[in-house]
Amino acid sequence: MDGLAQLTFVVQGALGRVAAAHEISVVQARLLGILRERRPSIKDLASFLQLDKSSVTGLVDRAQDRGLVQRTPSASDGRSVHVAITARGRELIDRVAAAFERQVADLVIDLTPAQQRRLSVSATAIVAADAQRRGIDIFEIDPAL
Amino acid sequence: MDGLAQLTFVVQGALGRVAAAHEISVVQARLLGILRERRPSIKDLASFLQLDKSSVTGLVDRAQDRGLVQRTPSASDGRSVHVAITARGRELIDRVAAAFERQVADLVIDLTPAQQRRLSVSATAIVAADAQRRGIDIFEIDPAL
DNA sequence: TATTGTTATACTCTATAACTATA
DNA sequence: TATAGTTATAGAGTATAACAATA
Repeated sequence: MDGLAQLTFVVQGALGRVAAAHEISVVQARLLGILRERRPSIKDLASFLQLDKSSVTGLVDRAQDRGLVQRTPSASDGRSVHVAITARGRELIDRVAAAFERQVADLVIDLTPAQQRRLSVSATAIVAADAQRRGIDIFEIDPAL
Repeated sequence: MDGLAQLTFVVQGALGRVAAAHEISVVQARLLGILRERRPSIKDLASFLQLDKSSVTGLVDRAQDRGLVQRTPSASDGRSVHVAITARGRELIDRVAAAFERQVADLVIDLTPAQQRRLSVSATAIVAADAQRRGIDIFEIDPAL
């Protein structure tokens, strides 16, 4: 199963090149990807990304400085903020995601369609099982959204 | 194929936790993994890791400071050095690799043995095709080794 | 002249600890 | 008291540009 580790470096490399071509980091791209459909708190993000909350503060700071995300105070908890993607952030992540799709297609081009399908299914199953195991139920969309 | 990106985050997360438990970073672990069977130059490493040579200098510096690797001058080229793993480095990467194996086994535990096998085969095929495409023929073992 | 490696510098990402404000 | 978030600080990782030594 060492091939799996190597594969993650290859895919992360592809992700890194795509992100760099759009002048963002892989982590920033991941953040924007999460925010496409959610408006999580800093704490939610820390749990989802498995990072310390102070790391998330910095991550969101830099994205906010570039106009990619916005903080809005929580209506129900005065201590909390919700992080939302901006129109500009959404436009950027859409372009990055499309470019990444093309890169991944190139990466798996030598596999048969059936192999590609099985790979996708297995990948999704592993991710879902892992999320369940660590209790990171892909958090709910904010009802206020 | 977005599942593939998610999968890389999950696997990299597992790698990160294993590495952290042994007090090294994922990149340092990757470096040591490469050096298990090779004695590359800084340039070779930069090409293999797809990093700038100055980044590799720093990477090797930190590993050397911890006694995990050693630089030795090249016999054939006065400008070049070869990076070799030390006994201590080898002992460390052996433990990390074993722990990582166990983590990956846990990750794929819900897949059938056949699915696991196909995943491994596909992963290896993608890695090999990518390496060939970018001309990174997993460089030769140093004849002087 | 070109290549190999290092150094200087700057930025991102990350964690720990201490802090503020709110619950 | 406990929790959400920020700030201060430190260290790893990365790149660019300039440099020294060798080819």
